[in-house]
Amino acid sequence: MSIAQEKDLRSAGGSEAVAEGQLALKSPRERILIAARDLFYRHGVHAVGVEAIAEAALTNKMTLYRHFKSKDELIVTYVQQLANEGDDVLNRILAENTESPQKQVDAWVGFVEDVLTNKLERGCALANAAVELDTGHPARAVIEAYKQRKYDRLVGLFRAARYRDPDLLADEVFLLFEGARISIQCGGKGPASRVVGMLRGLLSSRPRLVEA
Amino acid sequence: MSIAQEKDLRSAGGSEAVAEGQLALKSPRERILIAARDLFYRHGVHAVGVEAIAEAALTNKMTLYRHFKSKDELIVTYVQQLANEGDDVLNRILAENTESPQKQVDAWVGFVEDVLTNKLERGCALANAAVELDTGHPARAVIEAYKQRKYDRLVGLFRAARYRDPDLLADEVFLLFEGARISIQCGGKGPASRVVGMLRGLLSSRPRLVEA
DNA sequence: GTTACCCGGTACCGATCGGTAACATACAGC
DNA sequence: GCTGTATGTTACCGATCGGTACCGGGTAAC
Repeated sequence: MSIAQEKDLRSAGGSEAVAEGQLALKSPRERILIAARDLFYRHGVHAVGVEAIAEAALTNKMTLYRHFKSKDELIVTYVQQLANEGDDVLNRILAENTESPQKQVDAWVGFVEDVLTNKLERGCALANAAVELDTGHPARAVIEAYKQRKYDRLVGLFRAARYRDPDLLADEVFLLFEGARISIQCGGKGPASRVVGMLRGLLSSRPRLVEA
Repeated sequence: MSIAQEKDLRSAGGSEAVAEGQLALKSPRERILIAARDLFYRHGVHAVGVEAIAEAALTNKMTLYRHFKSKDELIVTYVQQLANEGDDVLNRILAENTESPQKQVDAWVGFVEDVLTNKLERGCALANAAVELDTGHPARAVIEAYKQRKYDRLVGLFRAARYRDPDLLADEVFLLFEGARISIQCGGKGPASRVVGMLRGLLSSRPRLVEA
């Protein structure tokens, strides 16, 4: 119930946040964002203090406040970074499978499988942050915009793959994915572990506008 | 970003946690649990201090600590209470629709609809708590047991309704429901608002062992 | 060399955190 | 009456919270 033991990355043992090698040669700002990302995700934005972040980043609180004018701004940057990387992942999946939209769909399902079988998975970091943040927090707008964007891109992908009712299909796929991620940390590993098979069955049995 | 304004239930305006009438004539322990439930759900277990809970319960910190030996124990009781009520709701739905398992299924979907259209919905309180709590927290075991129980009972319900592959169906329904609840607070209201229709379609089109 | 800038270290601020000691009050049972 | 129990009130504890002032050292530009 305390994270005091892992404040120092140089401490022995395998429980430190991120390998020290990842932090070397990087700017303080980058180190802070790496540390914040790890600690925020593992313990939640409210359970982690700025001092713990600074020490995990091998720096101190003053340097942190030179780059972020408040903890809330650091949270917004953390969330913004996650959203950007989420967009980038989808961009890469689409760019690497330009042969056909179906290939893109398959590649995306493979990505979903990777995410859900990751042993460190503790749910969607953005959804977790949204749970902890009050409705008025500026980071909420970033999260909501990202989720909306993700849903819209799923619809577009399914439309390109010529599925009938692409938005209904996107609804299902989107909710199944989100449900699986939140269920993982609620112990309901059973349902979540079978979601990839469900997605594949769903996507292969759905009617298309044209058949192969 | 502060909840200081609503510490006092007697303050004017409509933003107070629970109506004062609900608290009158109840024991301090009950009032504390009512207040904790409201504040924990609205702001998260880490964002609410024990003093705020005590004041919202029209009592004080000492009385709180006479009934709960720590904040963590209060959190466990809060979670336990939610789990018990979740069980009771399902019990009631089943007991009120003994004519046929299909009636029970329909009634459960109606309940899901009520939950998802509640304007105050901020996701599943148990899932939200799990997001905020570290893996070792005693409340986690309560949450995980409840979610497992809920899934198992869904399987049993679908089996009684003579669906083919009741556990696969329960997987889908469970994850869709969980996904919808978490998506509501991420702004993805679109997918969540259509999940009830999806559930009804899913449950009516699934193959049965016997047809009517 | 000097200037300017970035960073690390320390000490500190007021506020709040979870939790407790001590005392006063009210009310039950008998 | 008295006594015991439950509650309310106040003040307080050490620790930590988010955030800042100040100083000193390293380093690159010129």
